[in-house]
Amino acid sequence: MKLSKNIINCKSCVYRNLLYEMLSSAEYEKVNASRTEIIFGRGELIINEGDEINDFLYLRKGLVKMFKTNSHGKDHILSINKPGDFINLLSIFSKDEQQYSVTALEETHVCSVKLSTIIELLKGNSEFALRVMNRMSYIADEIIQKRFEISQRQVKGRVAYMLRFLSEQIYHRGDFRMPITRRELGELISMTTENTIRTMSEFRKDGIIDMDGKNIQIIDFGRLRKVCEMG
Amino acid sequence: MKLSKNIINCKSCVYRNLLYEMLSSAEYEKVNASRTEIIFGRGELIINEGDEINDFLYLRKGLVKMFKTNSHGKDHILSINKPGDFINLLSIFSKDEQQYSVTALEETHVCSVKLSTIIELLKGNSEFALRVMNRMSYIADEIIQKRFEISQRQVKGRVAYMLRFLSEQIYHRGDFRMPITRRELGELISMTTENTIRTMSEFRKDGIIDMDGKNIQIIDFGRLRKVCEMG
DNA sequence: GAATGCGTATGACATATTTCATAAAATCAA
DNA sequence: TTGATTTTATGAAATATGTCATACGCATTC
Repeated sequence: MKLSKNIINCKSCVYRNLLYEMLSSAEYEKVNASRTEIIFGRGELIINEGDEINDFLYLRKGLVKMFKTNSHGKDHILSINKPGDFINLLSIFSKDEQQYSVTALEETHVCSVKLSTIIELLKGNSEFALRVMNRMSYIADEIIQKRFEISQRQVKGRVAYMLRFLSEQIYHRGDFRMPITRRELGELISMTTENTIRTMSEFRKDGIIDMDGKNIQIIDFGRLRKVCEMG
Repeated sequence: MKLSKNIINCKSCVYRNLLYEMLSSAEYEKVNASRTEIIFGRGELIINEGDEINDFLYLRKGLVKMFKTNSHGKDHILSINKPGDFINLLSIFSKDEQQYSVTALEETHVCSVKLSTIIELLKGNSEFALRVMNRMSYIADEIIQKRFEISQRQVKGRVAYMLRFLSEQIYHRGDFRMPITRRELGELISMTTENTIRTMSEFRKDGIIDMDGKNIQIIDFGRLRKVCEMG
């Protein structure tokens, strides 16, 4: 973890329109002044469940997993997050402590703005407040919707669903490098590592995907979709 | 469904502190003027997924289930909600249509305030906006946390978890009348009706609970807790 | 280079869960 | 009240999933 040497001004940030587009120049300056950009290497812990919440965080670059560790020490991944996502927005306004842990899956740049600054802006700019609510609403819906989709499928459908998610929503292409291990994939869709591996092998034998380690290529989109829909 | 004949003023509502405590008298009046209280009988649909969102809704009395119907026509219950809960707060600020359906499990009183009134107040009162964010954050966390707890357990643990939830968080007592059928309980914890029934029969045989139809009495809290914790 | 740990892989077996069949009890509508 | 429908109930068989054992390749460390 280190501070970025190449800090971009929020005004020129591609994610500006997600949140900050309705701020005045003076307000922008407040955000910028209170902001740091931090770089995390692959595997580094960005947020630890239970940490005090002092900052508002969002992803500028990279990929992370958001997870919780249960009382038996087993991790469960709630979601994979990509640039533009706000990685602690859901907890910020009702909890003092982080409710989920977050780890970088690849080199990840996180923008951090003091929570007190954000709250000050919220109080003074209702358009900004409405935008923050919009993002909260959107994020909550996304997570709940995904858990809903996962919970009604069985293993093959779950693996197919996640492969489609990675291909269609993260990488926007049919071939990609898996950002997580098979174990983590299992933690994401609530199944064992062995079954996750087995199911992927089966997809390969059936000609639905091709694999070489972490490199995945989806060959038969139609059948992948069918397996995904059939549960 | 009918309008309440006995409308209470928000100022005297027991749930006032959840949301409205920081409104001025003039603002209160706006809420009151834009508000209707609607009574739904057991089984009546309060919100249908896909409906246009025009109102901000919350439960004053009763019990509801929030659910989604999947592409195969099977319902999945996301949560059981009780008085004081805001039953569409999560979707309100990012979607035009309801994302979930809601049905009354018993006679239920719903307060409905025009969304335009709420937004108007949000724009003029930042303390109110922060409180709404607080509630959104809290609701999202609750749902996600519960799905997390369910997903890491197997059938016995899931049933035990829900019995504890009903006993400890809804009825605050060891004996209660189940507000949902066994099929609905299954829809809530992602398992079949038969297994739900079987598991409850097993709990009875083991002396953990006693049952007579929908009447449930938890006899051995210690063992229920143990089953709940062991997955 | 050997030893270690981790991720991927696969088979065999044990267990969990669903499915299908059937039936009694409870609920609801006419 | 009757008759129809839903809910609760249980068993047996089929299927899905988890567990345990083992192996191999690869990177890291000593």
